Amino acid sequence: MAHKVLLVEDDLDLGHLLKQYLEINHFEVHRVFNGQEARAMLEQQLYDILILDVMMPKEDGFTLAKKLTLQYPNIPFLFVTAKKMKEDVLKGLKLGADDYMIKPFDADELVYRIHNILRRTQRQVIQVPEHIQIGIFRFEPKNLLLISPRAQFALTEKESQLLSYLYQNRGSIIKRTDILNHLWKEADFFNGRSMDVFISRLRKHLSADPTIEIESVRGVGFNFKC
Amino acid sequence: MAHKVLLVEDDLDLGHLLKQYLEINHFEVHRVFNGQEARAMLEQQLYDILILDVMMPKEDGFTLAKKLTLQYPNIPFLFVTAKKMKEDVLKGLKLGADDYMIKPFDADELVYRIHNILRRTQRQVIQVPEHIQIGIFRFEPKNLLLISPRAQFALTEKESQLLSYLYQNRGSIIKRTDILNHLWKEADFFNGRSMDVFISRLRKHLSADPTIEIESVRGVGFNFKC
DNA sequence: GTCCTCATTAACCTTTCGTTAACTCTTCGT
DNA sequence: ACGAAGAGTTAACGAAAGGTTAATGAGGAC
Repeated sequence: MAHKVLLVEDDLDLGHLLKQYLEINHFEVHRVFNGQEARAMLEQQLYDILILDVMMPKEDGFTLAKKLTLQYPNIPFLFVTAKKMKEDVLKGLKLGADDYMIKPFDADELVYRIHNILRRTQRQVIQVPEHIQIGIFRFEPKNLLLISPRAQFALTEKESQLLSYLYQNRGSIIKRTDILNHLWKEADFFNGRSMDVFISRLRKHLSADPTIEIESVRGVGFNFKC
Repeated sequence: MAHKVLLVEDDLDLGHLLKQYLEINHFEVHRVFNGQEARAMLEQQLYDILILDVMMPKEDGFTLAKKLTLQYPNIPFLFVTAKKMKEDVLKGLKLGADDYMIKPFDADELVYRIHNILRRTQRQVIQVPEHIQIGIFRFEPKNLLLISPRAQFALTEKESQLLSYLYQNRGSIIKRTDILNHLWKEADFFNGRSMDVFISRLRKHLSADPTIEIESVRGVGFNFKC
């Protein structure tokens, strides 16, 4: 289940952007515009983390955080600020902020920081498995799974490695020797034949989506079109 | 009692300065110069937090952190770097770094960040669950008990640790080497066989609930489905 | 000392999957 | 059009991984 984030941000654009980005990253985001609304939301349900803008018209983030932590001492929180002032950062940290982001900031960094805070805070990290969408399939390299709407295949490790490699180099010609050197460490005749068997197996797996093709380029290698 | 900090920093001046500053702020600081020394210290005693320089001659901080977190998954760590590169920061956070300081940095800020990390970490300690529901079983890690409606097994310490680890990582593939590094501290052949024996025993214990499965993934590890 | 407990090692068996083999189809140079 | 070589496909093989049970032995309790 997704982690719940309460985002307190008065800036319309940034707030919207943040919400969207966090949602892409599988967080459930509720967005409010000021401290009063934040309190109302917190009363209704539990959140996993609180993201606060420091600069807000009615009540600044610090004051709000101070009050909220009195009532909800265990909720992790993180400040976002436009000001690049040392005093502000220190003030936030002094209040016990779990972290601090200075605008303009990198959205990926924010996501990682949230994850790390939650990992420390909650016992169980429910990690969204890394996945790649290939046509109608969802490919989870770490779990060796190729999932289509109808069925689910368990790939072997080597099948998975090969599919990953093809995917990483999709859309252009991949040399046979490159695949062999990369996955077999030696590009001799027998390994080449072995690879052909794997290609054949992958093609069978992927045949459920006719838009996907592992096109072979005679004498050179393959072109993974997806 | 003072919190124990293990500082891994090869730079003589910065290392000395940091140590002094942290000691002024009532931390107990042990300072080492490379990964090997760090490992030796960690084996001897528990630390509350690890501070790592990213740039070190023999082994960089990232590689070291990756290895150490396998063996000591709960220790909070924080990177220090001179490089002001976004990639570095992201790399560190991806590894699960609790925080990141960019040189030159403010020493007060570092102290606050350490305090906040510790506050977060200790919060977690309180949350160690007394019992976990796994299918029809109630698992009490502390009491080494696995209780089903019909019977009650007394697990050994290691069985319990393994079950905890599997449970914490349930639902996706857990690498053999990760389990071994975590519970056996060494991933050699014999420990691997030993682990297989434990897996077998856990399977026998858990067989009363057919919805639970420790699926093995050849060449990779296990997937605990429950 | 003797008796337990429990992790490890050994021994034996089963299963898996990368490789090899065998046969076919396709491509391309002559 | 023919032959050779590359590639596709399927089946079979066998080494290595893993499952299971029993034996071993180290360490603690009494």
